[in-house]
Amino acid sequence: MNKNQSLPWDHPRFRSWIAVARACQLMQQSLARALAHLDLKPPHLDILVNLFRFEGISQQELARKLLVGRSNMSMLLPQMEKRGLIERRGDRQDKRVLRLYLTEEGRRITQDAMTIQTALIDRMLSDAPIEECEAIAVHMERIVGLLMQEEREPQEATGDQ
Amino acid sequence: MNKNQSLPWDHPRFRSWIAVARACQLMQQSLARALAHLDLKPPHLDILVNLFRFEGISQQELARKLLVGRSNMSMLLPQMEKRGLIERRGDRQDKRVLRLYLTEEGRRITQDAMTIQTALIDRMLSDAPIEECEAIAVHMERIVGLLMQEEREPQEATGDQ
DNA sequence: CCGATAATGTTCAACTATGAACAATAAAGT
DNA sequence: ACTTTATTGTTCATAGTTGAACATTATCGG
Repeated sequence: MNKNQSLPWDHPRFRSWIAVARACQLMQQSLARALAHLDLKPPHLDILVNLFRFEGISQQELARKLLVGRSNMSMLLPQMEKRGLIERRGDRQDKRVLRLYLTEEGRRITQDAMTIQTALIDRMLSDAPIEECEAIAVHMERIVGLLMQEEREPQEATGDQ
Repeated sequence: MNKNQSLPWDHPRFRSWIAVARACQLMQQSLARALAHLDLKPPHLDILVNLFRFEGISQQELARKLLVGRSNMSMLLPQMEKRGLIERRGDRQDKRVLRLYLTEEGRRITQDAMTIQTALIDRMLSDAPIEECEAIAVHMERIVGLLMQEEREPQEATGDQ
């Protein structure tokens, strides 16, 4: 059970993932600073980007895409609506759902923010060849797929005794 | 300033990074579930792993390694000490610092938890060849280096007007 | 030696995110 | 038609994280 001798840091995949996690954490912090002058935080940007891409989505669908609880959306979205970045219109087919749209102001700010985010990412990955980036993307998307599938099925296959 | 036509999702590095961020988020959640039966959460594990590796470190050094504020350590560490996982002894050369050590119990739990974490990482990266993992690690560690350096120097080079 | 500056750890108020409980609506089963 | 079950969004209590202010101790400059 405990392979006492082989410490994790000698394990290439472990080291690799720790580096990934640390890079993510720092990118988040750096993005937060870069976005501060727009009075946006990373969660807001995530919302805006998804609305930019998938206009008319519902709050629930948005929460699923962002991997957060829907109560989170219920907190953030009304405040972004008051700020004039987004608009929430009730679906008339299904009176439960609220469909989300960017305002013109929201679209402008989103583009500014995406420019900043893209510049940051670009700068950080500048020495990674495109094909290597794509390879990384493939691995990560596979992980996302696996974990989202496991989330639905309660069977854990790890060392869970 | 706004290259309006090229949307970010056509940008390979952007797509790549989004995938990395999502994978990280899901890994965190999955790790939290896998660790639940030890009554540990990812932040606790991060602390334990670092103490396992760097015994006798101070709270401040630990906070730096974990990329969190030291107030965070001041919240978590006393509670872990009460639980008997760690021990805090004052440095007698410098009466300000508290040096951190694992107890025997803490060491055992840490090993159990690391086994779980390693298994999860391994399973997720199972189809990534070792050399590819190492390549990823190199990129990510470079990013960490760049961002930690920028954190110290207030000069931002991005689209920050 | 002494005053200024810096570093460590703690406390506290503010903010964020979460899951459970709930009301309203829809869909399914009978 | 009607009861049951599921889904959407909201509210609320809880927990986690942060930065600022603070006390204590070190370090540096004179």
